[in-house]
Amino acid sequence: MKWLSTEEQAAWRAFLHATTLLEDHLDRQLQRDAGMPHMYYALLSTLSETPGRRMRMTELAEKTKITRSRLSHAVARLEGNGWLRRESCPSDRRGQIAVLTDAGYEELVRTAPGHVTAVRTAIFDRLSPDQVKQLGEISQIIADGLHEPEGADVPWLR
Amino acid sequence: MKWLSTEEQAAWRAFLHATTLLEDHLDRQLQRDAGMPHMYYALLSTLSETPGRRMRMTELAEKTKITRSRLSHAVARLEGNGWLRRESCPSDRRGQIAVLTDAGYEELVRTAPGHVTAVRTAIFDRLSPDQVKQLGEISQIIADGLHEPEGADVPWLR
DNA sequence: AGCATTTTATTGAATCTTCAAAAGTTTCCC
DNA sequence: GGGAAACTTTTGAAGATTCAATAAAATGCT
Repeated sequence: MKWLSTEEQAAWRAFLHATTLLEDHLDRQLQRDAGMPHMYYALLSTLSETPGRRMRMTELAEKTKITRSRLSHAVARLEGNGWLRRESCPSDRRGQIAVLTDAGYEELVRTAPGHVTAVRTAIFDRLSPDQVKQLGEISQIIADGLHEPEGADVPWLR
Repeated sequence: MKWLSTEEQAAWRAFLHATTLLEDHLDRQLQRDAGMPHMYYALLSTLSETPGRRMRMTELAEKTKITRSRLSHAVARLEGNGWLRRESCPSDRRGQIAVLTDAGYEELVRTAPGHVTAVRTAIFDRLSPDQVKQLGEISQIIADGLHEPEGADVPWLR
C-alpha cells in the first residue's frame, strides 16, 4: 500500500479546497442569477450548442458526465420551468429527446454573461496562459482515466 | 464582456468533466467501502490529524470549506454512526467541539488504504511530478481567490 | 418466429445540501 | 451595567442526488 508523498498530499488538499469552493461559488452565483444550480445550467448550455438544440437523453447524460437518473430528475424540473421540453424519438420508441425551448435559450442568453464573468474571475483571470494549458491537460488526463471504468469487476474475463 | 478563448473553453470543459467524474467516483467508492460520502470521510480525516482529534465546529467547517449548516447535519449523522461525538466548549458556551471517537478512528484506519488507492489511481499515478506541482499551484490560486469573497456587495465602502 | 438479454428512461424512497430562521451567547461601546 | 450588534450552532423545509426497481422497447441468438 503506497501512500501519498508530501507534494501529492499538498496538491490533493489544495485541489479539494479549490473544487469545493468553486462548486459552491458557482452554484450560488447561478442560483441567485438564474434560479438553477450549475449542473442544470450546464445542461441548457450543452443543448444550446447542438444542431436543433436537442439531444437524446442518454447522449446528454454522457456528454455532461451525469447519470441517467439524475438527468431525468433534472429535465423534469427544467421542463417545469419551461426551459426544456421532451419529444419522443422517431427512430427508437424508447427514446426521449430533450429540446431547449426558446424561453430556455433566452434564459441562457440572459444569464451567460454573468456566469462567464464568474468563471473568468474565479479561474482564468488568475492563471497564466501556460497554467491554463496545464490545467486543461491535467484535467483531460484525469477525466480520461475515469471515463471508462478501469478495473471491471472481473478483469480476468476481459 | 469578455468571453473565454478557445483554449480557456477547452480547459474549462475538461476541468468540469474531470471534477464531475472524480467526485462521483470517490463518492461511490467511499459509499461502498465506508458507508459515507466523500465529504463525511474528509471530516473524519481532518479531525484525525488534530491534537486530541477534536475541533470546534466553525473551525472544522472552515478547514473543510463547507458551510456550518452542512457541517451540523453531517456531524449529526456521523454521531449517529458512533464515529463522532460532540462536547461543549468550556471557554465559550455557544461552542461545540466535534471529537473523533475510537470507533471513528478505527473506521478511518480500516478504510483509508482503499481510499488513498482510489485517489492515487484516479490522479497521481497518471500525472508527472511536474504536473502534480502544477496542479497544486493552480488549485491553490483558485482556492485563494475564493477563500475570502472578493467583490463585496458594496466595494466602494471597503 | 420465439425468447432471453440488453438498452432506454423513469420513478420513489432515502440521503444530502441549501437556505432562512431561530435561540442562546459573547462582544462592543457608551 | 446595559443594550445593540455580532457570533455560534442548530433546525426544518425545499430542492437535489443516489440507488434500486420498474416498464417498455430493441437487439441477439438459435
